[in-house]
Amino acid sequence: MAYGNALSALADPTRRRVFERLRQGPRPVGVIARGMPVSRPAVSQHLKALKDAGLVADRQEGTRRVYFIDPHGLGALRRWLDQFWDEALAAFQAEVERGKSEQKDRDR
Amino acid sequence: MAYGNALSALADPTRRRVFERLRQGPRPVGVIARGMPVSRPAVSQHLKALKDAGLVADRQEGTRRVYFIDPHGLGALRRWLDQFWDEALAAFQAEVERGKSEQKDRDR
DNA sequence: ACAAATGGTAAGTCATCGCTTACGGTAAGC
DNA sequence: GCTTACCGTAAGCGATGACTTACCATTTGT
Repeated sequence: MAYGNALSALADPTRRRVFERLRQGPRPVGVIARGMPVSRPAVSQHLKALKDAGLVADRQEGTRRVYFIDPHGLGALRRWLDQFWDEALAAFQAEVERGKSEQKDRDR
Repeated sequence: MAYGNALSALADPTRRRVFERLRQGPRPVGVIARGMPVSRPAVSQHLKALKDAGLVADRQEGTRRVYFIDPHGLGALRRWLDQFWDEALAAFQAEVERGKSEQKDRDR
């Protein structure tokens, strides 16, 4: 249930914004925090949560710490979602058909 | 940002369990609640949250209310994730290459 | 008409979580 | 070596959220 951690990590809007910031490439903490509505320590805490969920990884670079997206967490989430998707779509189609036949029943 | 609602809705483990229960097909509230570690009103509240996120829909059937998975919410989430995935993977590969060249630097 | 079944909603409680300020620790520059 | 830059962590606070019990509305069956 690795996807569970990823889901709860991405649930928070600010944390998601931190995560989406890394889409443009690796960034040190200070740069990520700049332009954010919260303080730098808050961003650090978000990055820790994202890292625990396997969504980001980091490397040391002198005095700064560069974060980047780790596909492991996203991959687990994607697999779960894809697996879900087919069943969900089929079940929904069946539900739509059920609705149509009920409509016909009213016409009789 | 419809995917945001879906993410926060699926973040809670109990709510996710409710959602995954509907994978096997449409179910009335009472049936969903049976075997759950929480009370029936709690399940009702979870279903409301899932509905607001576009993840489930419901139909009236006599005195009971049958819930089933609505692909709208999952679809939005999937699109966002797929879009993210390609960029993330490419960026990570670049990061791996960067690490390798650094390893070479140490060999020199 | 009345009783039973089903489930949505209100109010209140308790834990969790996101944020801030304050502090400590490490690496680079003079 | 001393200062400066950068960042993680601790402590404390306020808000959000998940749960329970109690209650009410609607539909079915007798």
